[in-house]
Amino acid sequence: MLERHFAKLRARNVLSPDDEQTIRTAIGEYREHPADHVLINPGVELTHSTLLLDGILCRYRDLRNGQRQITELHVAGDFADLHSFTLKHLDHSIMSLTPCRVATVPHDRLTEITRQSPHLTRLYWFSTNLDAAIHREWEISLGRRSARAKLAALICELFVRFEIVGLTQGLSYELPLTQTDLGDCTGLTNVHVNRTLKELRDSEIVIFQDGKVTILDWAALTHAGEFDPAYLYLEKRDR
Amino acid sequence: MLERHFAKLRARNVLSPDDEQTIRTAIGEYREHPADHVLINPGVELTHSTLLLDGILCRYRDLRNGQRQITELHVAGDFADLHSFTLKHLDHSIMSLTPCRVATVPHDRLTEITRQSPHLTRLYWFSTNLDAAIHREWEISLGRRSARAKLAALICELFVRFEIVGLTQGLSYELPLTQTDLGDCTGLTNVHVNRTLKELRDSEIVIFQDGKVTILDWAALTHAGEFDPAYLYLEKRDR
DNA sequence: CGGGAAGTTGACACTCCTCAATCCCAGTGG
DNA sequence: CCACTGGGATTGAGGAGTGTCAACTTCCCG
Repeated sequence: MLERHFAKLRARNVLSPDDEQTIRTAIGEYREHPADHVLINPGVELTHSTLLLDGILCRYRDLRNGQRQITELHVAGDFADLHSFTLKHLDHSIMSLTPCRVATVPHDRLTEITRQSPHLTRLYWFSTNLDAAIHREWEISLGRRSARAKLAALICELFVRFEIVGLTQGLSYELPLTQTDLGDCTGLTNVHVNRTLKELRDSEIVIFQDGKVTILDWAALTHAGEFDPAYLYLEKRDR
Repeated sequence: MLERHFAKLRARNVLSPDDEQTIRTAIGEYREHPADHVLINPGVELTHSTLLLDGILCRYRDLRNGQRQITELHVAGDFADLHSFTLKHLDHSIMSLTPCRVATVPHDRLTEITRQSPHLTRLYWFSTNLDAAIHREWEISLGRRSARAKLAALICELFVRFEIVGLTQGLSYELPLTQTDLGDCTGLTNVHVNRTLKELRDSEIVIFQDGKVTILDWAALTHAGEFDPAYLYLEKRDR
């Protein structure tokens, strides 16, 4: 069950059997959620964090005029709200975009980890810093990139993140999101996402269809999105 | 020297005299930098973090076409790159926008803190999570807000952050940035920043002039920027 | 006195949004 | 078996917001 989480950690950190065991015992319970289900609301006091085992979650906020901005997507193996451990409540919502399986981790046990395991503490600290790095990359997309580059960059990022946890098949992966979801990630309207995806498809760079991404030309895609995976910190080392 | 840093921490955490003493002894050396000086380049291995004592720093990245996106501004009392402790190198640059005084904190001593002081560890972990919350808020601005709302939100955020460390005078504060800098924060051009600031000035909401912000109508400003300080986590509690 | 950086303003272009119609397809119920 | 429904995708036409380019001003500083 936790294999994808371990895979994610191992891609960046040295993970000892002891660490793994500590993580296993930190798990509270397992839960399932349907698609489009709000797991966490802003401002609500939280006593556990949520580890995503399968499916796609997102962090988002709704605006006054009804618009929505997704600030991060979560794939299997990610903690969706490890930051709630120190924040105690969130400034955004978390919802499922597909059916999801999750595990909960009580904050008490995380506190225990900060007392007993400095190494694992730094490793989870790193993990929240990685979320921040993803936020920064999205700021760059949102602030300065064209619609085409925004979508290309997003598709590249997700390819790499899915690959780490073994969820790619060759140059393609399942991405059962709507075009509106993609627009909420990139600050675009669903209409413009549609046009831009068509353009990427017509240029034979990438196809997004039937909830599946198929990359036809990785070099062209990374170039279009000005994608450099450095911000994903894919170096396995002691943290 | 560290008073502003302590003020920032105390606004959100319970800080014991012991904690303060530990922080004091963690400081390496003090340095000064002129304006427009790059302190940290992406990819360079880092062995210490930088605590800003005075001035304004920013995290930013340059794009292929020469554009720049600033992903966060740092005010006195902030760690500019506490995240480099677990990341080891950064995915972005850090530069001074004004002359700055900083203190360095060797990563060795932070490692020591994770071994000896679980409480202080959580507190600094919180601090990087706060940076991430600011990143999220900027994503929302960059993705979904109008030029007017973006600038209003930024001005609100900085007012609150400066106030915490005692750098406001009534409803105004020093902000010696150029309109191009503000554009790099908000994803706008300097020309459009200029027009939008004029509009905010003409509506008698806020004046940005001669490196100084003067808020004329706080209610109108927060409304224009859809500003809710929840993401700044201004509750003093045990973390 | 000259030069450069920052601010200001105008004219025009372009990206992306808005609104609206149509299509497609899976699920549902008669 | 098939009409009906609803969500998502697609396409077109026109408009709004922001960018681009360029000129000019102001001010500081050497």
